[in-house]
Amino acid sequence: MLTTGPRGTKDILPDISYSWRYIENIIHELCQQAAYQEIRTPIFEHTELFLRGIGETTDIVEKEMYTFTDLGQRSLTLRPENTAAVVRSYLENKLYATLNPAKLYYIGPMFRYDRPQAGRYRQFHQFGVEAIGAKDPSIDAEIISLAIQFFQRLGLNDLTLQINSVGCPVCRPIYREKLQAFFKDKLPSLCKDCQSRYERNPMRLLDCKNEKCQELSQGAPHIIDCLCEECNDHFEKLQGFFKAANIDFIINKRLVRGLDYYTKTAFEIEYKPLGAQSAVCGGGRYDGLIEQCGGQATPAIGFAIGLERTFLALEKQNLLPPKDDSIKIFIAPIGEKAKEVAFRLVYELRSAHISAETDYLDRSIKAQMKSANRYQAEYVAIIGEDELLNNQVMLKNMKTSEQELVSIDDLKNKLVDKAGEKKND
RNA sequence: GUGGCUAUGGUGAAGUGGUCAACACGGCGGAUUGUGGCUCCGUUAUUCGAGGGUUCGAGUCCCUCUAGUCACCCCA
Repeated sequence: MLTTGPRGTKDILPDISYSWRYIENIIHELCQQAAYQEIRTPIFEHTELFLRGIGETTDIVEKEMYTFTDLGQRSLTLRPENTAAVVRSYLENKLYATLNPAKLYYIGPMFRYDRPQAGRYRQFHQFGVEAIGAKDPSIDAEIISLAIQFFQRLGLNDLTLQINSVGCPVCRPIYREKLQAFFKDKLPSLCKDCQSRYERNPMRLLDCKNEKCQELSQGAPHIIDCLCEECNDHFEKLQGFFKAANIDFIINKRLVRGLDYYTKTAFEIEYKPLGAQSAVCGGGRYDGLIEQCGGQATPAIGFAIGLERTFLALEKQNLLPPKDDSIKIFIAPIGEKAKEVAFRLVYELRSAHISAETDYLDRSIKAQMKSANRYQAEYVAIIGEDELLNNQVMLKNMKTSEQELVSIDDLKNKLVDKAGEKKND
């Protein structure tokens, strides 16, 4: 127990943490270029926020939240997603006063009590983007294109963009009734899950993977054919933007989202080779959420990308950049006295922003050379008795094996010069 | 939450109930005096996910638990 992390969590070890930085850098750069600003909210919030924001009957809220009571008897919850929290912050800090639309993004851990499986963890990371304050389909198009550009920059191909519209408070209730009417007499033949969906969220009946249900749902009305004029117009215009920019998409009439707050545009980006957990990005418009959270009615849209899943896809396609830990110089002291000099040198070199490492295990010179090699050090500076006496080091170029005696005081400059010489070549 | 499969050292793994738990990689040490990458040599699991049981004897059979994995579900 003491030596095992909690179920569904994963350590990000040194052999992979550099790739996280790689992805994070791409995110920051992309968002900056698209005029999105980073927001960092707490990883826990009042439970109430998620109950109201995500929807009390959603799976996430019903059985996947890490909820606890703090010492002040507050019910808090580790965020299972971040849209509700961003909206909360938007309202609390009155961001509408300075940013309009507020274009925000975040990267961070989310928590859901789910059965772990490939691409599904209890603590996982999302990169998400939210644009609050604009209702025009052009911002829908921008948001979605941003997700696509993110994957493009990583070099990922074979992704499919699926879009749909889930309607609004005007057209959805009407559609819902139609749908229930359609399934009414089929109800006893549906699977158990679908029977409960019938009342709670009939739209989900359409994306059940059960064969029988699929069969029975043939011919069911699709929301997309029942949209009100406004929603229909929105959806048409969105497609127009994609066509104008040559962005491929598929209309998936059965696509619905699992969180209650979605309206109009819903979309998903899928990377099929991932298996059961193939959705790498999901998002949509949530025009009702801000009001639901106590603000003025404000339109908004956003998405979240699962970073662990993105990693799986990158690994599958061999797109992770090679790791580079190489250091400039390894200082190899021989003997106690030399260790002090080595320490001083390492300290000074690092102060000059030169990467330097030394030995801490009193290893033989031979072993130190080996370890310098493993660090892919460009140089090794050996400090033995003779060098010590003359205030010098034996500087060895690990590539050419050339050696020369260099005064300790000149070492720093020497390394800088050498870097310069290289550039001139 | 449900079902299937799996579980041996730092890693990849062999091991059909019975001598010291193969082998490979990695790590460490060495191949004469203070020098790496190649090669060679030595060394590296009182122990087989945890706990019970069957047996004269279990890594090998049974049960429980835990974890991983795949599918359902859900979603990113």
